[in-house]
Amino acid sequence: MSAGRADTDDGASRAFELLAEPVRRWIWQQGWSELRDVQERAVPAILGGGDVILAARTAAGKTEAAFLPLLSQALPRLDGRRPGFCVVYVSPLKALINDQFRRLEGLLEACGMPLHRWHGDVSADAKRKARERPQGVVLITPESLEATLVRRGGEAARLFGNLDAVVVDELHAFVGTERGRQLQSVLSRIEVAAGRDRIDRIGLSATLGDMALAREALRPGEPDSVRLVESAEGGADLLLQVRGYECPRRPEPPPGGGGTDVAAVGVAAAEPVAAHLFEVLRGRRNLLFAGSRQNVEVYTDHLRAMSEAARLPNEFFAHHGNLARAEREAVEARLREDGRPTTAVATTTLELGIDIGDVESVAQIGPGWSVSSLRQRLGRSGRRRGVPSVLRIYVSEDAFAPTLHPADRLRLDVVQAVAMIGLLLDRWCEPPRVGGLHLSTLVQQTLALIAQTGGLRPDTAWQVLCRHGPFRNVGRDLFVEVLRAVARREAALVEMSPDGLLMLGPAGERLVAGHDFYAVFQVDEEYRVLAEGGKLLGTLPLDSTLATGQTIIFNGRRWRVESIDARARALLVSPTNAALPPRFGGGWAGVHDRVAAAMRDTLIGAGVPAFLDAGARALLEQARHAFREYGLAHDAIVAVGRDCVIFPWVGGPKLDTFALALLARNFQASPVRHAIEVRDCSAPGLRAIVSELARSPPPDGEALARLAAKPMRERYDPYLTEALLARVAAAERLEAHEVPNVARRILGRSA
DNA sequence: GACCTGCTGCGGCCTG
Repeated sequence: MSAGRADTDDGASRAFELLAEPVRRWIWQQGWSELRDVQERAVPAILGGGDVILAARTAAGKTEAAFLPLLSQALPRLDGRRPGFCVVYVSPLKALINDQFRRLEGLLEACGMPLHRWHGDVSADAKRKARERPQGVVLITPESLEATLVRRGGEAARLFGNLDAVVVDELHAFVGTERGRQLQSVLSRIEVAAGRDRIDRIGLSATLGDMALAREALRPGEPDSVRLVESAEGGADLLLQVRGYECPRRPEPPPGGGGTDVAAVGVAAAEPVAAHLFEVLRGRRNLLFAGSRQNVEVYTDHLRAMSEAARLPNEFFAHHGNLARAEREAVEARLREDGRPTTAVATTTLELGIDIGDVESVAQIGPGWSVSSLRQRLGRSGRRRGVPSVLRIYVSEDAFAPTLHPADRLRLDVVQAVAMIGLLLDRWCEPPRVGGLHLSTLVQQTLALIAQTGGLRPDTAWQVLCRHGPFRNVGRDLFVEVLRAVARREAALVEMSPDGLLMLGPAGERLVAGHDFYAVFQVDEEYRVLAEGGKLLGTLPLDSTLATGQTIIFNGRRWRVESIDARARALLVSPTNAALPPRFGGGWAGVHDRVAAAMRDTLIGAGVPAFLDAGARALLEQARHAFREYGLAHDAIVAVGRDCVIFPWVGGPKLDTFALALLARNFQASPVRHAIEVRDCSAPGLRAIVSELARSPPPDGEALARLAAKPMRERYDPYLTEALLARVAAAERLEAHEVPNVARRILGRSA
């Protein structure tokens, strides 16, 4: 079954021979006839010591691949061992810790070693017992590790001084994120506190797009020391289909406001899709990724009503982040243990490795957000040998009309789905965006380190966090600037003691004492959107790049952003007229450059993929027709009345940056899906400026960043200065150096 | 035109 097995001449597994006796006995008891591929190869790699990444598809047995050798290593030293855990396993999800606890219980028992669960839902009593007699394996979240260091910094050496290894599950979920940076820092602080040069790290993942980045994430600064065990096993056949639907145009909102009932329109558009879903999913075990919480509710309700109408027991259940934990766990348990047909209708909640067993098919509404999420979703089906993975993507576009927005006439959802599947089949997925400064998390880590140690010299803090820790792109000068910012009277997070030690200031004391200090990621931050006279229109997520002068679409109408109060988190807007028809939404996270390029190739090409149904084929044909009609192969600028739309076919950050560069030249430019809208300008005038941008040196990224709102997007950003926030934004979210190249791309098609 | 993740210590009350 397993390709690439490292068998010895007599057929016995070499890896098996390397394992300790109790571990081998446990394997026999499981009735396993052989080790899986990733296990066979992980055993010698891990027993050899050092850092290792285990990359293998979901359900390939990665957890055992890490623990069989780690426990074998720990067993002989069990007698007379000093206190301290042998292995710390870190997971991004509490639910995953609970799954792994169930899975590892028997193995640990067979080895006569304790297994501890440690997260916010575990009783304080169980955690106290684990702390008092630290032995065996502990399954923990990054936040609980942080809390242990902050509250009991003095015990770190006793708890973690004898660790053989740290296992990081779902490594990809941490790469490039604030939370990942925190975990890197916590692991490095543990090494320092334990007086250990390094403690081996084992990273587990199914979806790593770029192994060089994954290595750097596991051991910052020393990626070459991380060995890679990539499993050859897996790769079920894939049956896939993109289904296209044309839906009646959304009604225009009545003049004078009031808005449209978006949910009702959504329900109407969902009907033909729901009918097909009901037909193919009923009676089986499936996952349906609906894209948004509202869509999850709409589709679950539809499918449930259809079951009732057909006098069948309901088998469709919702699963998203706003549902109570017990409701979600009931759906997971039904998928995992219950033989009855079940479809979970979910957001991204079921993408990570929570154990729900194998499903027969995966369906998705819309093209989704990324190729890596597509790959993650696909890994949920086709796990049994000889059974293919089944994926259906449903895409709805507005019914054709000559007045449609150019972006709608280009049928971008269908085109994006086709482009993404092409990249998926090429085995590509988005690398994480790394290289961020993560100053928000640096603020939190500085406070945590002060609390853990009781105070330290600024240079020691820099050595621990930056020079030898994960904030390697923060030099001494920048660290001093951050310290000055958080020591300001209005921040008061830190202060200097008379003997030159960094101490917590009054506000810092309060923050560290708070229950919500341990998590570094931002939650539920939104702008209030205010019209003239202070009338509240609603709220808008903070993660859309907005600048004064740009146009947003809200409550079915277009608005000009008049002013932005980042600290009060408020947008002041006024109604604006537009030649372009209104479309809902405004925020657009953007795709990767390579997806945008693949979309352009799809529009230029003539081939029709076999996985398109008749509806999707028709939509692709319309899209290619519109692409030719606009002359987009030669000219990236389309004039619409008094406005223009630019299609540069670049990813989100370049699109945002280029819109800001135009805004800096007094154009009213706003990024929209895959395009930039520019109000009140002529195509020749716009072309002249783009050509100037192509000839000029790149604009200053920090100056562009200052034009955009939302500098306060991360948790500790409010304590930083405007200058530091612009530096973070320029480094993490903009690509100013690419502006001349993007301009040339636009003009290249004008030539 | 998204979505998701996480959390201590202590005082006071109740039950066996």
